[in-house]
Amino acid sequence: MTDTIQTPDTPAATFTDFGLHPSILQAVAETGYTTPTPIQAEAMPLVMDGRDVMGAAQTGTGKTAAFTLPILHRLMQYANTSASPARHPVRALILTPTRELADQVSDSVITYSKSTPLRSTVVFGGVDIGPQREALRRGCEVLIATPGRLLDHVEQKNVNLGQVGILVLDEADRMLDMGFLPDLDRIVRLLPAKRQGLLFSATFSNEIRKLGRSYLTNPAEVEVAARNATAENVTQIAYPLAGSEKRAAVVHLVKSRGFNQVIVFSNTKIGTSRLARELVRDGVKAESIHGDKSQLDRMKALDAFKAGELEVLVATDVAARGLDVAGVPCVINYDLPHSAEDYVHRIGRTGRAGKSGEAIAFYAPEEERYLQDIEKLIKSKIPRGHLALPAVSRRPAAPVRGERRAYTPGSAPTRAVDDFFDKPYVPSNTVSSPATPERSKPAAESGKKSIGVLLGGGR
DNA sequence: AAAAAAT
Repeated sequence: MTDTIQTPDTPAATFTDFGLHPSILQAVAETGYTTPTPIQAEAMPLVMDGRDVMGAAQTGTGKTAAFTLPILHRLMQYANTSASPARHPVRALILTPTRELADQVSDSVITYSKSTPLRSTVVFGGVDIGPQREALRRGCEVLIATPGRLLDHVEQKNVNLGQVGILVLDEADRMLDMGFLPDLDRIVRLLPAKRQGLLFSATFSNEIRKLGRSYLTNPAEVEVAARNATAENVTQIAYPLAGSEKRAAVVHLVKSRGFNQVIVFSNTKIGTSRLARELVRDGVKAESIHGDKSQLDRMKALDAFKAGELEVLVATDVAARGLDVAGVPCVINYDLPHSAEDYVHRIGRTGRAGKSGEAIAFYAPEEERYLQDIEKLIKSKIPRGHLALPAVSRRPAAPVRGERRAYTPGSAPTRAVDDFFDKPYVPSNTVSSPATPERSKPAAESGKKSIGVLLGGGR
């Protein structure tokens, strides 16, 4: 980590150059940020001019501030300090795909609007609707929401969207993935036709362009060099590991590398819960976050992680996009995501704000194909490594109380595992010279042999 | 393939 920042040959603008309203500029100054990121430098003047914008940018590129700051600036034209809700109609509506993201955008809006009379409210599902209803009835200029709960409020007539002059669709590609299109259509029909529209997405797919055509008017396109999300400050590596070794590998990495805050991505909600539970039993401070947990538990886990009370946050892809936790030094893909784009989003949780980060992937030999898909997308090779695990931690976990252990035939570890590590086959009941299985041969070597997966690829 | 989101 160096103190010097590599500057491109563009002149280093500062936030004072944008002509932001003084109250907003003051809040920016208090955050300590002075130099806008590329997406901010490009998008902010356009938004301040009232243009519609399609932006391609990962979160962590400063995207949230890139739309929040100019929106607040524009709203200051209407600002008043009256207590009447009628005097605080919703002027800007920001939609996000997940609840956590809505909460996070809300935090940002609160931060940047604190020296202004502008009010903001955030609404999303999974929590008591009452306080949200009260807040909406008190009035707010900026509303951040997930689509479902917003429509709920609309039906209950808690909010009127008839004066929304600015609409933001954040992580629009994700919203489409999640089937929000019908909800979005319903919401947009409630808005005035004359409005400013901003749409942010990781990529400009055909579907996104179509969405842009139907919701935006003559949008300017802002594409921040996709940074491949594999920013130079994120080191990537992939370790071939058998499923039975992955948990020990997490423990080993956390303990030996001294990572204080690691996000571990698993592909399933059940696997996520179980892994967190087992890690705790292994002496790792861990919690899980996924969509089957109550919103309260999700928020608790995230808050504990942000507060540094957890070493590991085990997560499904609910946390893959947009979540901004400062200073996460390492992301582990416990399972490889089956979509290469998800990989990019997941590892984007580390190496943020110019800090360095590590992205570690575990993979089984038959998953080599996914790794290659990812490499194709990010246009670079992910080095394969070999992780030497301390022999002792390879023992299977003792059963967690009240939980049935998966059935494992007592005397026969699966042959595939042993093949993979190029070891002689040793039934586990005869095992164990105490001076245990030093794996002399890098696992990656044997991984190379699985040519079958190469042939099997391609759709 | 699985995840997320109103109840």
